[in-house]
Amino acid sequence: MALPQALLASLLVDGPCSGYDMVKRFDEKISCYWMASHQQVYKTLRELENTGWVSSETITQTSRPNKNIYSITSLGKENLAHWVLTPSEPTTIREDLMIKTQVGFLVPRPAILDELKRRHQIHLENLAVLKTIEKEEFGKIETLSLAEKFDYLTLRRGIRFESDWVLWCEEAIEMIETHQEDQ
Amino acid sequence: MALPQALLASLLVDGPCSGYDMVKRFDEKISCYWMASHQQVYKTLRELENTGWVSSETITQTSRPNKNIYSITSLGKENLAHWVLTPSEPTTIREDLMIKTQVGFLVPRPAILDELKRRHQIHLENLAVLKTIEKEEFGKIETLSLAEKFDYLTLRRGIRFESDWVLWCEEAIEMIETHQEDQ
DNA sequence: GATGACTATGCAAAAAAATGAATATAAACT
DNA sequence: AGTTTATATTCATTTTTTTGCATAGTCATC
Repeated sequence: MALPQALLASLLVDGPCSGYDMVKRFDEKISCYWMASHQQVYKTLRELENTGWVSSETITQTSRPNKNIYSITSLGKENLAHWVLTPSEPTTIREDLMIKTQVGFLVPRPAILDELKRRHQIHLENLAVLKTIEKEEFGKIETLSLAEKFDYLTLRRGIRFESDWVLWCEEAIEMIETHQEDQ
Repeated sequence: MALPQALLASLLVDGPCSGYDMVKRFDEKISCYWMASHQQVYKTLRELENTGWVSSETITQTSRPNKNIYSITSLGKENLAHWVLTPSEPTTIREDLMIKTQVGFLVPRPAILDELKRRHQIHLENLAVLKTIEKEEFGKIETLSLAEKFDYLTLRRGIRFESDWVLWCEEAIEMIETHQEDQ
């Protein structure tokens, strides 16, 4: 698994941060291609520090709990660059909704249609958030640096992913709604 | 996780089968929305039998190892129908390639382009397989029964997923290849 | 003045998944 | 004659992920 590399990549691209900030980065940006709970994030940051791929500095705070700011080290950067050169297989997909669709005939049509419509709505909302980021942060694509283009491409993956879900939901709803029994 | 339900769904839609057959079903058909190793499949089938959601019959063979044919029970079918009615959240995505894309600037451009082209090829091949199934097994959509339409929709999800990957790879390759430094 | 949301991190147990190995026979290639 | 491919299943270990719990202060809302 590549959670350590996901953390290293974020520290490199978006700069040093605390575990708490990293969790927020995952929620806001990284989640469109990698998901992790706060327990995983904190634990992995500590492990990365033990291996010397990140370093940390404790910020003493009075009105808030102290925080540890993590930074990628040159060793961590080397390791990340090396890892990038290894080939990746496509991710394993595990999608509950498809199993439900597979046996959708077991339940009344309105029930499965409601679920499809709910998912349609979720993906529409996710898409809207990503498109806002696209507009605000990546206005003129031609003017982006190479590093920014790589960053943009990960956002594009998220946008495509959510768009694709929206379109599939629409196709599914249409097909199930218009089905005439006994033809 | 929904592996037990994935197995129940397959036994219901495609009929009773052995663990070995189930693994093949996963490879050929189910993998476009759920992936499982043969160890997981065999283990889960045994557990499902213990809970009474599937039953098994041992077929004694001489020229081959004996096999256990599993069938969904009425209890299993009831449970599956009940589970279909619970809401599903979108799956968690964990895509190595996106992390690599995020920090693609760390390695020479040809290296990351090769990886993107390799992935492009993989998804083109996956797509071709799914499109063949679509043509051969779901010719005239209007004539399908409701159950067949649900089945078809899961295939459509796979086709969309792979198509989307192909298109993203093309967008990424184009963007990285045409990038001019220092503009 | 209570309730909930935000900042900030951690532990522990359970569940799920991945990894690696093992058995045994037969047919089909090379 | 030897290797690979296919049939058919199981066990054990490790890694990864999820779930639940815990602490503790501040700020804003009701």
